[in-house]
Amino acid sequence: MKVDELDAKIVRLFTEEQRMSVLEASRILKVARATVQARLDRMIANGVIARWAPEPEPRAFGFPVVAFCFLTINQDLGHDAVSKTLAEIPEVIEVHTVSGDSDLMARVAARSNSDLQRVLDIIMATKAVVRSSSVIALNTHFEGRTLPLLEAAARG
Amino acid sequence: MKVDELDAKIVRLFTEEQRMSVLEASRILKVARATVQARLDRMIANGVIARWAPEPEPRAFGFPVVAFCFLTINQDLGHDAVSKTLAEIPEVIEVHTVSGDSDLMARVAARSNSDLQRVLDIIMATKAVVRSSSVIALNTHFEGRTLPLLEAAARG
DNA sequence: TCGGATCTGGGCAGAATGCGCAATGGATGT
DNA sequence: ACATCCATTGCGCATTCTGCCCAGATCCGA
Repeated sequence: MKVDELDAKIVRLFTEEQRMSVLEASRILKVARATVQARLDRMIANGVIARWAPEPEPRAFGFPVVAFCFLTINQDLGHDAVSKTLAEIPEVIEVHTVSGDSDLMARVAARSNSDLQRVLDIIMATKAVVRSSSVIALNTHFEGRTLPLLEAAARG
Repeated sequence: MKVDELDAKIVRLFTEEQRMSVLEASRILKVARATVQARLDRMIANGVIARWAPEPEPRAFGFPVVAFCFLTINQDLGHDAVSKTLAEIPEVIEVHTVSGDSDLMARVAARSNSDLQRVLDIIMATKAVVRSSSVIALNTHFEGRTLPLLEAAARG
């Protein structure tokens, strides 16, 4: 979908002030309330705004460790079947099929480094994965920073 | 912070129905409105709810390609300085310091595979990075699935 | 130049919010 | 047993926002 600068400004407003109302946004941007409504509806309908929900942060409730695990899967099962199996483990936050030496990459949260071992054991115990190799995130500089990209897309 | 099952149910409600109001949530959960308010305020104050904002999805506005880039940084600069430099590139969505052979891992969005090359060139041109190696996400099975983990934390 | 899409400003009923309050209940420490 | 603290409850009230409708103005692409 094509987005323009007004779209980006709307998203920025609602991102920076979570208590922003549509009416208040329309006042700030000096457009009609119906316009803000319509833009939001359109962006949600087209998936430009994928979700708009409270985001639990594992670091804040006992899971300070994040690791990226590269998995080689059991070839008897497909990627989809394996990802479905992994989806049953709550510590698995994210799964992609990737290019390169491995088949899948998973983002995993854990209570500690030794707890990460426990989660990896659970993953291996499913028999869906035959090999894994992990990289631990020692420090997260930033995440989910999609707003600048939206603004870049809006400019041209 | 400690979360209980009511906290998790509240987050789940607001995640599944974006038009959920605090009043409606209190009716569904059969608790007082003030309780839902207080729980939300507490979770936001403690960072359990890290953000509550419209999430732009790069795939929906012209950036269907996602790659994870492992970067070796110029040792004259620190990790923080390099991540700040990377933060000026809108296509860089996420940056972590990681264990293993590389120094940083970055999530990068791009318009196409050849556009990814352009972004990588921009990254290298900063002179903050001396080597990079990328893994392309061919298929994203799921992302940002933190709710099951919150519920697990609430149970135990 | 025409037609469709978008933006505008307005109104209106219903709903939700922000705020304050006193009473209740449960857990804890002495 | 008792006092204390804190979360929860139910209530009311003024203010604000939403959802929905409309007619007219305006913009943009075919």
